[in-house]
Amino acid sequence: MTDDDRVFKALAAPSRRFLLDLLFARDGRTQTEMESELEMTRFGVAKHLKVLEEAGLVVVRRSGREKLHYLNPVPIRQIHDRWIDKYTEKHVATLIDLKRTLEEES
Amino acid sequence: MTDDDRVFKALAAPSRRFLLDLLFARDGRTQTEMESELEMTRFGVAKHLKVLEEAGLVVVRRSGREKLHYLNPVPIRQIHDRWIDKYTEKHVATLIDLKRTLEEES
DNA sequence: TTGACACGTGACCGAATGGTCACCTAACTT
DNA sequence: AAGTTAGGTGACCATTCGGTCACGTGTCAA
Repeated sequence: MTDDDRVFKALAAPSRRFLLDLLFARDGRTQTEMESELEMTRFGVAKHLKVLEEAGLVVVRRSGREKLHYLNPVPIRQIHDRWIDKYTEKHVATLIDLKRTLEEES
Repeated sequence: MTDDDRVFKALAAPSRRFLLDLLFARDGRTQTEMESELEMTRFGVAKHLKVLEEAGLVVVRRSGREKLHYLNPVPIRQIHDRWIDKYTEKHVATLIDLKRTLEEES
């Protein structure tokens, strides 16, 4: 399994994306803290966090018996750079801002 | 199935990422043209292109009996924006440039 | 109009995936 | 020391997924 395969496979599950959302909102959470946010047993959460960690999307820091989780934005940015070049980036960013503005007005 | 689920599922398969790579290198290809680049029957390629199209990652234009495929960068950018805020973006971009520079020197 | 060509559909199969559970280790608390 | 808390492991099962195949539709060229 290649590195990028691990990243994309990790992102393929809604539960794992939700975990990333949680960490994006606030970093440094423990597994137990995140368990309460998912409708799933702790085993499921543990499994998902392991997949995210092995993909490098989440990095961990041990503190006693706790394991603190942090979001790593680097792989996400690399996905972006794979299919969006510098030139296109400007146009797309503008387009999305415009779309957001229109949606807010309606 | 939600929109974003379709996008991430579409990106989860290596064959489909390869198809996006082909379209990133050069847009407007037909299905038949791309078949020769994959070690797979045309049915597989057709199926993958359909998944990419339904995810909005690829948009098509019909021309007679041919179907021309174009890469749509918008969903990719939205992935980026979901987990990378404006502030972090600068740091990450710098970090990746630095990493690339170091790898080129070695 | 006949045949070749580009593409679509639905069924099918082996492999991988999401989630659960029984059981386990390590660290903190009192 | 004993109980509690945070987390890890390997087996298991239902479902999904990647890829193939037989067959069908519409378009172009001679």
